[in-house]
Amino acid sequence: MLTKDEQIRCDRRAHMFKALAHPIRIFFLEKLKERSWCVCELAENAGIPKSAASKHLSQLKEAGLVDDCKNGTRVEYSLTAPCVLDLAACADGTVLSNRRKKLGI
Amino acid sequence: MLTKDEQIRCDRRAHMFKALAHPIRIFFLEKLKERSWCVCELAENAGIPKSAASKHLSQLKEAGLVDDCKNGTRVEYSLTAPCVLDLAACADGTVLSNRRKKLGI
DNA sequence: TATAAAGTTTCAAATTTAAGAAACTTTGTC
DNA sequence: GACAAAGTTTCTTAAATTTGAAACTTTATA
Repeated sequence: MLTKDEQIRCDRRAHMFKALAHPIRIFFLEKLKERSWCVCELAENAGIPKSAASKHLSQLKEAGLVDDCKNGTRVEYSLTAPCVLDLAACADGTVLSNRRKKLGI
Repeated sequence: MLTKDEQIRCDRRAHMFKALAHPIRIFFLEKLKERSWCVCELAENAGIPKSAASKHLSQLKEAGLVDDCKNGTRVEYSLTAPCVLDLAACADGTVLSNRRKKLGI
């Protein structure tokens, strides 16, 4: 059976991955790799209302993946863990090549 | 706006992270880092019914993170992308230390 | 002060996901 | 053939997510 520590660690990691489990949030993180952006810019780039963008960003913030900084009426979001995206690229590559190998492509 | 390619890439990555976004599935992947296990062993270790374990494993398989191999009445699952878990550990560490820094712990 | 811009929060509706139980397959053994 | 073990699938219910619209804050400016 799982120990208490194992359970806590699995919960924490699953929680982090849940924050990453949405295309819009992946897109935001990739944009934030370039530089900081405010909510309205990200919303426009993604083609979604700013209320939705705000909610996605607050999920990323809650997970510790981004940080925010007020600047006038704007709120600038920035990446706190760039390695997470390198992870995404690497994992994506590995998984993709596995699937291709399997499908014989 | 997002290009079609960006959209596809974001969808694919989000899909992979969705497969990782459950504590049981993280636990299974960590167990599979040791060696292959069959469904009933994983189910028992996690303390869940085998039908649930089977469903979680098929999600991991569909995402290309594990592979299966029939052996008598058993189905052995194995890890296809061990790097995903190393990266999980790394990201987890980074995010954790960010949050600690922020909370001043 | 009045107005506009940027963000957040709230609300209800729609969609997705997870869970357990039961039925069903397949494989191996008596 | 009968039976048991291991897995998968199906079904229903419960819970969590996502969505857009609208209301509401806060800050800057005419």
